[in-house]
Amino acid sequence: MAIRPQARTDVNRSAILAHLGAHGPASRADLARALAVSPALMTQLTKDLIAEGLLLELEHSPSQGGRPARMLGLVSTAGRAVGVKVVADHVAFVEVGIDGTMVRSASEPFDASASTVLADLTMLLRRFIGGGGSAPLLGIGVGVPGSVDRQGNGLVDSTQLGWHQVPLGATLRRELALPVIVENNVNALAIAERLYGVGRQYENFLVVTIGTGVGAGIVVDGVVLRGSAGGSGEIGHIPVADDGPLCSCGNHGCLESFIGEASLVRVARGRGVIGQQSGISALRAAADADDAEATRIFSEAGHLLGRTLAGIVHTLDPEIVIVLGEGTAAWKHWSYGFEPALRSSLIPSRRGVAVAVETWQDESWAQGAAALVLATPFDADDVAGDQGRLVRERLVEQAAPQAGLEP
Amino acid sequence: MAIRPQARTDVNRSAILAHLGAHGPASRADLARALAVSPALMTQLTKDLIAEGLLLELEHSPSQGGRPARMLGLVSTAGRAVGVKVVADHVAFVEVGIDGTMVRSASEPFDASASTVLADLTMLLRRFIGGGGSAPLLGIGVGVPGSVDRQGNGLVDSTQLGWHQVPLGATLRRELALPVIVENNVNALAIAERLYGVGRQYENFLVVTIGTGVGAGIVVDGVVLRGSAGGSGEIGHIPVADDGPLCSCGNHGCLESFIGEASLVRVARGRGVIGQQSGISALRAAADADDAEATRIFSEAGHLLGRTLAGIVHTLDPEIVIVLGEGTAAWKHWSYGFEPALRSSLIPSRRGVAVAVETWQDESWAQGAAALVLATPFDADDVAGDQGRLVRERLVEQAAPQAGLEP
DNA sequence: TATTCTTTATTTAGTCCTGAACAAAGAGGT
DNA sequence: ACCTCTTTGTTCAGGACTAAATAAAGAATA
Repeated sequence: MAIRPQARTDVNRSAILAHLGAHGPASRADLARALAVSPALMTQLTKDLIAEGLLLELEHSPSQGGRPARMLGLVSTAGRAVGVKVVADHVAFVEVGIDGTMVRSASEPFDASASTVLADLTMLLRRFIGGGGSAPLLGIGVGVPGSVDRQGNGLVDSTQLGWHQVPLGATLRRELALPVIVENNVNALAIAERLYGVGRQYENFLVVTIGTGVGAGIVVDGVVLRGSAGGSGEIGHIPVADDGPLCSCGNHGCLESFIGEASLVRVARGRGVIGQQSGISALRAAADADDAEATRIFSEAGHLLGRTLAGIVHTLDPEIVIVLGEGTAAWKHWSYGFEPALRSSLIPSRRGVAVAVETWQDESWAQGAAALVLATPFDADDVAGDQGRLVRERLVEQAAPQAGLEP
Repeated sequence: MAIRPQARTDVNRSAILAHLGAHGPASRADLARALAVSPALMTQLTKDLIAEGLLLELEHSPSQGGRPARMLGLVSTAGRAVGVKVVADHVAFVEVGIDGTMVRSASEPFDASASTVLADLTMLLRRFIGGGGSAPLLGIGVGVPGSVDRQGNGLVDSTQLGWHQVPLGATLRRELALPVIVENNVNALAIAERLYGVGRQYENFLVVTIGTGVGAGIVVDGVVLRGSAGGSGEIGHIPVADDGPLCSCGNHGCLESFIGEASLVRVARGRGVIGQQSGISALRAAADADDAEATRIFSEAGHLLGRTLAGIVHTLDPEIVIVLGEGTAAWKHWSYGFEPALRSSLIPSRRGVAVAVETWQDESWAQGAAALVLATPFDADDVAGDQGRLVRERLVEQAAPQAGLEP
C-alpha cells in the first residue's frame, strides 16, 4: 500500500524520455508539470540526460509572456524497438524509432501449431533484427491473441493459436539476449493508443477491436487493466444469447460467434450474398455496392456490438470507446446498427459517451507490440517487472560511453 | 506518471493505523513487510505514533526461531467514524471504532424526494453524532445509490433517489465541520470487503449486490475502480434483451428490470405465487416451502445473473466474485440457476473463478460507508483528495496534545 | 523608457526514506 | 555451557526529492 521510492530516479528519467517520445519536444517546465515533479528535480535529471547524450537542447521557443522556454528533444538515434504480431498463420514485424515512428516492416508465413514454434519464431525474429539499423535495440515487444500471465514471465495461453502455457517470453529472452515483453495484442494496442493515439487525451478508455475475433483493452487511470491473470478484455466471449452458434471456446452464444469475421462470412454464404469461396472482402464489396442483405449483416453485427458495449460502458464508465481492427474497414455499414443500439441501451447520464473509429493499417498490431517496449519507461508501477528495468538500463547504458562523465 | 513523494509520510503513518485496524496487532517487522517500506523507516514512524498516543506496545509474541517480536496495537480510543446509508425512504447510521467494529446504530425515516433533503439529513446526522462516544470523530462516510462525481466534491446523481447533481458532500461538510466522504454504496461495500472481508486476500475482485437494485463494485490491484465520473459498476443496467420490461432508467431490457426485487415480486404476483399485497419475503417463504413456481422465479433470476456475470468476468478477469445484498437471503434458490449459467458461459480458463456469498446484515450498507473514512489512510493514490487529508489530520492532531512533544 | 508582471531555470537547505552495519534476543544443536 | 542460526529492531551515512529563494529573460503597460 505504501509508496516504494527506490526505483524513482530510474522511473523519472525514463518517464522524461517517454514523454518526449510521445508528445514531442518540451521545455523543462512543461516536463515538470506533466510528470508532476518539481522544477528543481527536472533541472537535475535533464542535466544528466543531456550529458549522457540522450537529450539535446533545441531552439528557444517564443515567449508567452515570460522567459522563453528552452525546448528539449530526444536524440533520435538513442534507441529503437521491434514489435512482433503473432497469429495462427503468419508473423509481422516492425521496427520503430524511439519516438514511435515506423522505420521498416516485414511479414513472414508461420505455423503457430507446429511443434517447433518457438525455434521458428526465434529464427524469424533473429533474421529481422539482423537487418536493422545501427541504433541500439532496446527490446522486443510481442503481441499475441490470448492471455499472458505475468508479463515478466511471458507465459501464453491462446485458444486461437492453440497454445497452452507456452513460455514465449522466457524462450525469446534466453535466445536473443534482449529484453522481451509479451502481452495480449489488444492490450498492446491500448498502450499504443495511450502513448500515440486518441488515448493521449484520456485517462479512462476502452479499445475495442473487431476482425477475426473481438477483443477489448481497458485503460483505467492511464494504466492498462490486466486482471488477475492477464485475462481481461475477453469481450468476444461475453454470452449474448442462451443458444447460438458454437464458438471456438466451446460455448454457445458468445459475442464473437455472432459478429466475428468467420460468422459474418458464414451467414453471408448461407444467405447467398457471396459465393461459397468468397470471404469478408467480398461481403464488404457487396455492402459497398448497396446490397441490402449485405448491409443488413453488418448492421446486425453492429447492433449486437452496440448493445454489448453499452453493458461494458455501464460497468466501467469510460470517457471514450475507440474502435479498431481489420473490421473497421466496413465500419460505415456496422454503424447503422451500432449507433442506435449503443445509445438506446445506455442510461441517460452515460448516453453521450464518445466513440472514435480510427483508420487501420496492416502494421498496426505490430506497432502496438513495439509500443510495449517504448512504454516501459512510463511504467511507474513496474508492471513490466524485470524486463522493464532491462529496457531502461539499455536505454541509459548505451548512451553512457559517449558522454565522458568521469572527471 | 511519476511518483509524487510529498505526502508520503502522512500516507505511511496512516497506512500503519489502517493496517492495524484491519488486521489486528502486528510487529514492526510485519508492518514493514506489509507496507513495503524499510524496517528502518518503520522504527522511526512507530516511535512517533507511540509518542503521540495512537499506538502502544503490547506483549512480546513468542519467538519463531529468532528474536521475539514486540507487537504493536491501536489505541482504540484514538478515533471513531460514522457511516450513513441513504435510500429513498430512510437513512441508517452506524458508529464504528477505529478498528471497524460496530459500536451503535440507528435508522430514521426520511424522504429523499423532499425539497429539504439536505437540511433533513444534516439534522438527523447531527442528532446521531450528538449521542456518540467521547473518542474523536474522524469523519462521516456516506453511501448513496448512484454515482458520485469527485469524492472530494460529493456531487450525487441518482435515479433511485431522484437526485441530479446534489452537492451532498459540500453541504454536509460545511454544516458539520467534519471530513465527509461520499461514495456510491456498492463501492463503499467493496472498500469494506477489501479492508475487513474476504477481499483482504484478493487484489482483483468483484462485489455484486442483489436486492432492490443490482450493482457491482470493482476492485483492481487492490483499489476500487470508479470510472471516469464515478459511474462504474452500474451492472443493473446492462442490456440483456432487446425487448423487456421498462426499467427505472427509461430503457427496456436492463438486467435490473428482470432480477431486481420489484421485478421478482411483480412476476410472482402475476403468476399467482403470492398475493397482490405481498412482497419479497412472501416469495422467499414460498420458495423455502418448496413452491415450484417460486423456486423457478429465483432460479430464472439466478440464471440471468450468472450469464451476465460471466460476461463481466470475461471483461475484468477477477479472482473472485463476492455476492452481497438483501437478496442473498434467498441465495439458495438463486444458486440453482446461477451456478450452471455462470460456469457454462465461461471460457475454460476462467471456469474455476471463485464465488463467495456472504451473510448480510441490515447495517452492512452503513458499515460499508463508515469504511470509507477508515480506508482513507490506505488511500496512497489520494483518491479521496482533500477529505482524505483532513481525516488523516484529525487522526493525528487529536492525539498530539497528550503527547508533550515540545522540548 | 522605466516599471511591473509572467514564465523559465537554477541554487540551497532541509526532509523523507533506504541500505548496510550492528545490536538484541531467542531457538537449536553439539 | 557454547556456538551458530534466525528473526527483530536500531543507528547512521547518504541519495532522492521538495520548497523556497533567486536569477534570467522577455511581454505588457504606462
